[in-house]
Amino acid sequence: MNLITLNARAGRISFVTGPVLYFAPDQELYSQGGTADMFLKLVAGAVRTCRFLNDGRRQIDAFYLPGDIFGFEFAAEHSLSAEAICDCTVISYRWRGLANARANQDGLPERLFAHAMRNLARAQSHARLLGFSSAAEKLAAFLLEWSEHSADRTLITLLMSRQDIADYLGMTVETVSRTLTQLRNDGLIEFISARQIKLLDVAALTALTA
Amino acid sequence: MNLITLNARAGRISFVTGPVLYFAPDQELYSQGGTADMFLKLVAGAVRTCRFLNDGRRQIDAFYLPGDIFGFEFAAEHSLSAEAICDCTVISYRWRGLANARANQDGLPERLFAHAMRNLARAQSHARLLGFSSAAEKLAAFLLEWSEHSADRTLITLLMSRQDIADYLGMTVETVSRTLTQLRNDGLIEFISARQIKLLDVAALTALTA
DNA sequence: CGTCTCCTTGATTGAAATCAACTTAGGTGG
DNA sequence: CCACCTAAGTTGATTTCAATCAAGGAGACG
Repeated sequence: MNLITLNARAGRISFVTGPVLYFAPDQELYSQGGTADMFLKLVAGAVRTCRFLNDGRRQIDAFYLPGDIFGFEFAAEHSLSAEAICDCTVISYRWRGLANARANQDGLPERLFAHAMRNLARAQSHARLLGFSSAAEKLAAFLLEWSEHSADRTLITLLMSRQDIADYLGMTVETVSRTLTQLRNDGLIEFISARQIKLLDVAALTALTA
Repeated sequence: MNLITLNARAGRISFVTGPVLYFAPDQELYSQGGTADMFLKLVAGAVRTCRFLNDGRRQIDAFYLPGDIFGFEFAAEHSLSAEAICDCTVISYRWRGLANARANQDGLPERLFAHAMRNLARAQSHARLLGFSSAAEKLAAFLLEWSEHSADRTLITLLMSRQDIADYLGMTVETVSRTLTQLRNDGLIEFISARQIKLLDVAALTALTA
């Protein structure tokens, strides 16, 4: 039984690559421990990958945006769960190991390799962020990371909740909220709304991230 | 000017793969920002990769043991420095991009891909560890991670200093020391010497890592 | 208009950082 | 071989920052 198909709200076979799937907010795309025989490419929406600790805590490993590939594993099982942050459209790819992927000469292996290297850099960057000692440093790094994905580098739209941010940064919602308020009071950022943040002093934010 | 050659204590051309290089403890194999036109495979010894923050703090990204490949980057520059923990022997490989690597059919691309995936898993595991809230959880996870590399899974030899451990776990030396003492007092571990630790209660340690 | 969820703020507690001293182990040279 | 010296590790006292416990707003949606 295929978890991806199981959880899909609607699915059809794409004539090129694989079934296109749709997910509603907070719906699980695949789960930690599930068979990793497929990987996904996000077409529209936003996705978070996370793990759940046995005491109920949640860690968010990464956020994905359109164009990103995720759920690709060497192991037989997914090491993380993937959840839709908002309405999502994804393309699924069947996966039977590297040898198989190399057999067809459509350039997929190169893209997968590039994907692996990009995700490696991403994971290292995340580890760097988590290694920061103070909440302000972590949040500054997080905001700058997300400004990279915005058309206007100084006006960012957070697609995720404060809880998601907290679980990504390894801290509590309260500290996220307090620290953002702090950064606002210090004149480094400005709230357009709770999820729309204007970066007023990128240099100062960058300085915080050492 | 090649950083690797520059820093090598002694070097000769290996008839198969590339120059073999030797490094003394704390010697730099390559540095953050240096040209990433080579990557290395550790033959003997132990290596740490790290970054330095502008206020002098150090973060350790990973430890490498014989057989491991490191310093392989998609970017033009090394994002981390590599330093020898003890006397090291490494084999260097020239690197001019993926296309070039694929051209020769010696199976290197597959190994590099596997390497990328393995390092990705490693980095995710590190992020998971750094996401833990308490010092005891982090240290338990660290000890278990290292027990994987020991012949006897319950007797581990730490090749690195307490400071190295602290910088890997994102905490201070004092807290590392105190927490290890705590784990010893709780009967989870036993000190043979400062760097030789016997795991007495693997189940309890595992429970700590959720 | 009310309700629910998300976000923010406040008061207090607790764990790790910091500052500081002491101990141990390893290495060197007399 | 021993004594010293240094680096590494441990332990103690205090401070600081984030977690926790608790409550108060604000926006979204029916």
